[in-house]
Amino acid sequence: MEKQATIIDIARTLNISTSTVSRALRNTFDVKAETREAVMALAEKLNYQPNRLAISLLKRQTHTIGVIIPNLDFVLSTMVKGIDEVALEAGYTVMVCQSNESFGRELVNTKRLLDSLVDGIIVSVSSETKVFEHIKKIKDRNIPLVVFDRVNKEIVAPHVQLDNVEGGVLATEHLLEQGYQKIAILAGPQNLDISNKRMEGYLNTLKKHGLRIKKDFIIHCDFNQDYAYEATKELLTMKNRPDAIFTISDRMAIGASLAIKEKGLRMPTDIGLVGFNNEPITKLVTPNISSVEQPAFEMGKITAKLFIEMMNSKKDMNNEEIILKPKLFIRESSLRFTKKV
Amino acid sequence: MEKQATIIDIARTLNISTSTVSRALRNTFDVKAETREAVMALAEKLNYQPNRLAISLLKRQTHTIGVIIPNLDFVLSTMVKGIDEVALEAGYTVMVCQSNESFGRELVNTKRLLDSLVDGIIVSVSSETKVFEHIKKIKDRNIPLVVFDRVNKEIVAPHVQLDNVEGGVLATEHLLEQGYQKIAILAGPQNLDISNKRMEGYLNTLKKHGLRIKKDFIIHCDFNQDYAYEATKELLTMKNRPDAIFTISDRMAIGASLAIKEKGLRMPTDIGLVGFNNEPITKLVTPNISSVEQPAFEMGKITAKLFIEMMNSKKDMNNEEIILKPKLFIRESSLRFTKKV
DNA sequence: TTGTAGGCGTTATCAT
DNA sequence: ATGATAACGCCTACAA
Repeated sequence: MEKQATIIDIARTLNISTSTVSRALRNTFDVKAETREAVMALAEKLNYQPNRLAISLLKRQTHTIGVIIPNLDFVLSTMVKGIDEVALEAGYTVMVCQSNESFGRELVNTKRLLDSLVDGIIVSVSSETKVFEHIKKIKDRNIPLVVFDRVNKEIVAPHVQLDNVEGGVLATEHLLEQGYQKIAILAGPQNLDISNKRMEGYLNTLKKHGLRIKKDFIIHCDFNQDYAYEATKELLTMKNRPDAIFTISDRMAIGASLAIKEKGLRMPTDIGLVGFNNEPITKLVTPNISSVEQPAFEMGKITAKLFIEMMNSKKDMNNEEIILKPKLFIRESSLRFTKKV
Repeated sequence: MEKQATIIDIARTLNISTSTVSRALRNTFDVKAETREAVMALAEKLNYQPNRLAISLLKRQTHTIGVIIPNLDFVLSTMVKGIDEVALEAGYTVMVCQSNESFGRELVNTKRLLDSLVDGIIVSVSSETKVFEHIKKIKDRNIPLVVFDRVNKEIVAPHVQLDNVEGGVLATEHLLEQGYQKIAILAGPQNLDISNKRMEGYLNTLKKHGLRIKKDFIIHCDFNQDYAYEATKELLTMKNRPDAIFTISDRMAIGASLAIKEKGLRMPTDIGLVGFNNEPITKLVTPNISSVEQPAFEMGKITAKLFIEMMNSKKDMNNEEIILKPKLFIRESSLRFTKKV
């Protein structure tokens, strides 16, 4: 309705100076009790709300954190929820920007957030992102930065991430244990650290067991159900087809699963399948899909905590690296034998 | 690194006044070409970025839109994507707050956004929200408001929503057409407009066909897979159990589907099922679940467009009401007979 | 305990 | 074509 009341209004009405009002409002010690009460009462009555812009301009901080993420899928929106929770509690407002897995959008978003004078930025890079000049710009402006989930070692900043290698190991060891010998992997985009790490776990495990690594069994494709579907169809037409597939996301696992069923193969008998993320959907499709879980909510919270610690301590934490452990959930798609204890 | 360059820095270096710099930067007509070039060059060199806080403080607008939503599920995150797209193009930044279906959180978020001096707010209420004082506060502050998706007629503001009655009709007509006679409904929370409207469509259709409405077949429960599962189990133990279930969300449909399968009943033979939202998961479970689609992305875009129109025109649009049409996708869970043309 | 004055970065108005 | 000044709303030395 009418313009918001300001400190000046209160001062004028009470015939005192704005500084006194300001002090009273903030409960400074050096203000007479009755003055303070009068100010408080009037402030209440006028529904006074401090103008954050004015304060931000003065203090040079907005109490806003920018978050850049590639999309709002199950895992990331869970992470955002975690970030939001901690940030809110610490008095920060979160500004979420989706890049839609587009490098261009990521640039725009970075610029937007920088323009908005956020106090800091938390980022998980898009699958298209191969260069990091825009991220450097954040550092150049001396704006606190934390990288999470989709990290990249070229980025000089504290990292919070999953032990993706371990995730790859868990999945692969499990498949081997179940007697699968020819394990293919649908890895994500090549430039993505999470792809490479998960694949590293896969490769390490094969090597450890003295198994030959077949180039044909390693397929890079987007985090996308359709691509995974096509890639799997391809895999299954090979003369010497894989007897198990590890996909580094559940959406890809779904695509793979569709292709497998279409081909008339049964899981886990004819072929094993393990996904990644442990999304709810893995429990709903038939057969259920085994999947490597990452503690997304926890990861969001930890990221925000680290971020806030960095804001407060002002110390260099660029070498900080928090690594969370994944956990394998075994379901029908890969369980041939009841697990030996 | 160092402090951001300001107009004052440029002015001092060039030995001209800040007003001239300001004008040059904004391409006003009344500045000498060479002055402007000098300013531009220096601005470029210093990587000058206007301080949005200062401008916002002066102009009393932040170019930020607050969006309050109950969660980030498939439908809502798609809508947010639509809002974001249009808003970005119009020069607005979007601040998304999730209430987690909690009324308390919704209050906090509203306050946060108001404090952040957003230029306007777009809201979809939580399932707990029964009173709308906080929404009125937005109006009292004279801040443009648009309500979308989960609307409520108590809120005086332009509405963008689905024709939820029609959605209920589509689902129910289809089930009847497939020969189901005893149709139950898992409706959502009672205070939610979308629940009531979808149920209204269901009721209207039954009446239209002269069918008796059984109270026992109308179940209100949260938008939640587990509740739906329990409710369905309950329904199926009735002596005269329903032969079809219409759930007003897909997550509920999933829950129902699990209960149905557990009971050893087959879809669509023994029992029919139709969900709502047309989430990807409906195509992935077995059997596929029929579902009523709402054009979520479109709805987000339209909401943002309406919002921006309102911002620009400054006219009263409180009676504006945009209603989008749903579309039924028929799948295995309810298709007994091939559809007659 | 309170007031004065200057400043945060920018724009708009009025002079020059 | 350019400059001086006030203003947006608040805070903080410093002075009283």
